[in-house]
Amino acid sequence: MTNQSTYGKIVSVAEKFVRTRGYNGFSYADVAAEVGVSKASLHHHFATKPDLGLELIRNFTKNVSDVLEEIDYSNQKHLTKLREYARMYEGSFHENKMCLCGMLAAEHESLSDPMRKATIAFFEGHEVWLEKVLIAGKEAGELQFNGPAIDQARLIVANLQGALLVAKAAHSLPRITAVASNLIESYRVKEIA
Amino acid sequence: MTNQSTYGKIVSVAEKFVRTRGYNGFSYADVAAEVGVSKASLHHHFATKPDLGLELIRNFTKNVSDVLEEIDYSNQKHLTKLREYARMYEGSFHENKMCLCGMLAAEHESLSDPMRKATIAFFEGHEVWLEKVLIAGKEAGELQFNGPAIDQARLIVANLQGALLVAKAAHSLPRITAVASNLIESYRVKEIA
DNA sequence: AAACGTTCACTAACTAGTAGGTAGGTAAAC
DNA sequence: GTTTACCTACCTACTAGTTAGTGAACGTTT
Repeated sequence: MTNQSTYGKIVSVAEKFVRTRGYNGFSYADVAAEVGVSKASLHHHFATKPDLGLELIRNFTKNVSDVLEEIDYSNQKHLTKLREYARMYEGSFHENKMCLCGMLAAEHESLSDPMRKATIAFFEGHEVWLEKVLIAGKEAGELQFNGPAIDQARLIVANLQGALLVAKAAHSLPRITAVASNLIESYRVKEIA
Repeated sequence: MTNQSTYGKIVSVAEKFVRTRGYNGFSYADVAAEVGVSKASLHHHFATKPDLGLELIRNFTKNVSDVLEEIDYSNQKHLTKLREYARMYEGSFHENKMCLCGMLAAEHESLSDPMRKATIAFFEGHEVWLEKVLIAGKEAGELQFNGPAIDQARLIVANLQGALLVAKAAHSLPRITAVASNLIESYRVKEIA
C-alpha cells in the first residue's frame, strides 16, 4: 500500500473506514491524516464526500466482480463455487470488516442518489451471478433446491450479509462459519438413504 | 405519541433516527427539533449520546422480548412461532426501518462499550429463544433440521437481519418476503412422497 | 395555612472542537 | 504554458456538551 499513488491510498484508506466505521463514521480529516496528505488534497482527487463514496462502491464492485469471474472460469463443481462465494464473506470477517455495500445498505438513507443506485446494483449483480450458478448446478445434477433460483440467490446473499453483520459485532467465528456451511451444504444433492 | 412524556418522545424519536439513519447519522439537535424541546433538555434526560443510545437498546430489547413472550404463550404450532418471528422483520421492512440492533451491529466500532455489550446480548437472546422453539418443535415432530439447533437459530437470525438490510436498501418487498418464507418453510416436516 | 427548601423539567446562551468545503498559491511534469 | 498534485490558511455550519438560571410541583416545618 505504501508504494501506491495518493489516489489509490485514499481509496483504500477510505474503504477501510467505511467498512469498519460506516460512511457517517469518518471524516475527510481522518482519511487525510492516515494517508499523510492535507485535507485539500483529498478534495483535489474527490471534490465531495459523495464523489469519494461513489468511487469506493465502483472500485469495490469491480474487485468483487473480478473474483466472481475467476470462480466462473475455474471450472469447479457448482457446489464448490457456492462455497467460494461464502468464503469471500468469511475473509471479510477475518479482516474484521463489513462488506462495503452491506454497510452502505444500512446507511442508505444518508447516501447520495448515485451511491444508493450503485449499492443496489451491487446486490443485484451478486444475485444474478448466484442464480446462474444455481441453475447450472441443478441442470448438472450437482445442486438441489425448490422454487425459483432467484429466490435462493437472494436467500444466500441475505444470509451471508446478515451472518457477517452479526458475527462481526459479536466477534464470533462460529456465527459466520456455521451459518455459511449450513447454508451452502443445504444445496448439496443428498444420496437416497 | 403526542400525549407521551418528553422522555418517551425523545426515546421514540431517537429510535426512529437510529433505525433509519444510524447512530452516527443524527445529532442531539435533530432529536430536539423533532421532539420540540431544547438540546439542553435532551442532556437533562440523557447526559451523553452513549447514555441515550444504551437506553434505546434496553427499551428496544424489552419491547421485542415482550413480543417473543407473547408468541411463547400463544400455544401455537412451532412452525407458526417461527413464522411470527419472521413477521417481526417484515413489519420492520414495511416501516422502512432497520432492526435497531442490526443497525448498531454495523456501526459497532463507533459504540460505547455498554452499547456494544447490549447489542450482542440482544442477538444472543434471540438465538436462545429460537433454539428453544426449534428443539421443542423437533421433539413434537413439527419441525425438522439437521445438526445443532443453535446453528439453525443463528442461521435464522442472520438470514432475517441480512434480508432486512438488503430489502430495505433496495425497496424490494420480494427480497424480504421470499427470503423469510423460503427460510421458515424449510423447517416444515415434509411428507414422504 | 403560610413559608421553606428541594427536586424536576426545562431554557437561552455559551464553549471547544470538528464537519465538509474553498481560496489562493507553489512546484514539478508534459 | 497548461495541467497535475499538492500545500497553508481559512470559512461557515454544525457537533456534543456546559453553565447558570427559571418556574412549577412537592413534602416538610413552623
